[in-house]
Parts: sequence; C-alpha cells; structure tokens
Amino acid sequence: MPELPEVETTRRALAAGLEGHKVTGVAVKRDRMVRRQSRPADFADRLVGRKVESVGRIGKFLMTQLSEDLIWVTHLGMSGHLRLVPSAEPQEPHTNVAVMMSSGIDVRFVDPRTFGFMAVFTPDEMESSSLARLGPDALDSLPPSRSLQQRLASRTAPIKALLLDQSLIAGLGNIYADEVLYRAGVRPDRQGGSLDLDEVKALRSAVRPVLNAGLKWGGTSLDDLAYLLPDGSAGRYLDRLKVYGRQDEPCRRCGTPIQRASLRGRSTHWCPSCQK
DNA sequence: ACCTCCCTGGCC
DNA sequence: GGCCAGGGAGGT
Repeated sequence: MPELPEVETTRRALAAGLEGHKVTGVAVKRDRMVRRQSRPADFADRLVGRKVESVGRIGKFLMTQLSEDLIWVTHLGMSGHLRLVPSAEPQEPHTNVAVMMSSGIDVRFVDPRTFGFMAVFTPDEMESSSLARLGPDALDSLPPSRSLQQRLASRTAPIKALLLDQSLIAGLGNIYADEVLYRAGVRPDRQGGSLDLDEVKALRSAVRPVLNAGLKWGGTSLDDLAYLLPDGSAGRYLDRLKVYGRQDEPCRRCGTPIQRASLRGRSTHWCPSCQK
C-alpha cells in the first residue's frame, strides 16, 4: 500500500521518465479522482502544454513542478498506483486518469477504490491547501529527538496514532508505523506523552532504516497487488516485514507470536515480548 | 481531539 | 450477501 517508500519509488520513476517532457493531453475517466480543484476543468486546462521540470515529494504526496509555476499534486490513496506506458497500450481496468506526454508515454493513474486524487495548484492554492500543514518528511527532514519529544509530551493518544498523524511527521502509514514501533521496541498503545527521551530516540532512529529497507525492495505490494511500481512490477518488501500482517506467526527475533488488534480502527501488529 | 465517511475487490 | 481494508477531510 502506498506509504513513503512506495511513493518515493514512484517519484524516482516519474522523475526519470517525465522530466523535460510536455503534457500533450489529459483524459479524466472518473471525475471523482480530480479533487480539491476549485474548478474541475482547471486540472486538464493547466496540465496541457506545461513542461515537467522536476518531481518532488512530501510524505505521501507527489508534487510535480510544472512550467509557469504550477504544481501537479498526486496522492495514491490506499489502492492507487501510477503506470508509465506507451500511449498505444490498452488501458488496464480502473485507469481513472491518463496524462499523455510529448515523449509518447502516458502516465496512467490506476486506483480501484478511488481514495487517491490528482490536482494542479497555483502557489497560492498550494499555500492555502491542507498540504501546507504537512509535517516534516519522515525520510528527508526528520526532526531531532528533543523536538519530537516536546511535540509528544502533552499527548495522550497512542503513539501509533501519532505516527500516523501527517502533521507531526509526514510519510508513515499503517504498515511502516507498525514496523517502526517494532524496531524501536515500543508498544503501539503507549500514550505519546509516556515515552521517555531514550524511547523517543529509539523511535526516531528506527524511522530511517525501516523506510530505507522498504525503499530498497521497491516498497510493499500486498497480495491484492493494488500497489505496483510504474513499470508494473510488484514491490518485494512484504516478505521482509517484521510485524505487519504476521499475526500469530513467530517474532523473527524472539519467537513469541505476533499480536494483532484494532487500534483507533486501524489493524495494529506488535511483539508482546520485544516491545515495551 | 475525536468520529464518520468515502469506495470496491476479495474473502468468509 | 455482508464485511473488511484504510488516508485524509470534514464535522462536532
């Protein structure tokens, strides 16, 4: 499912495939996929004729810088992925948006559950959108432990829920939040404010290795194959996850069965022996 | 700071 | 035939 490693993997492929090319056409097959756009028609109007200058990312949001200061924003939701394919190729099911490039390549936005979206913003619109409230990126600008501890100090919500809060740190989703907590040895149901400085340090220093491991394997494609890389291949991190999806299986470190429970409506996995 | 809703393939 | 997965926005 698309979290930071999956979005970053997608970003790298887009950067390699799109930079320097112009948009020649746009087909929105499902109106719902274009959201947060004050006038829906702006989406295609603003894309066509623009050149892709660079492809960036904050958390799980792809931000493609276009000519004339426009920003093409993409969020993959929970079942979305982008494909880069020659224009002539037939569209696979659930292709909700197709963006045609001057290179003859299409960007196809495939998303069965349609939780993802695309929009093209001006700098002003970007400033007033919810994206302006995104926290620091979990991979590129993780705050120091002391400032993290300060942000957590007054919080009574479970630390897992706080890791999922994109205004605190941007990029972690349900899978990698569980993996980070496992690596840090912290139980997901601990109140945020109950973590001492050593625990916050452990948590902080777990973030980068977990995300980099996911990235190394092209991210996590679950059995439903909803998330795929832009070339259509599957991410191969699933088999290397330590806790997510491993309920009742032995902890890779101590053999204790991995627990699963619902926390704030999100499935949560942890080792009751390794995590305190 | 919490709860509800959106959506659909896949599985029981 | 019904339920589950879940990120983020909106409302209370």
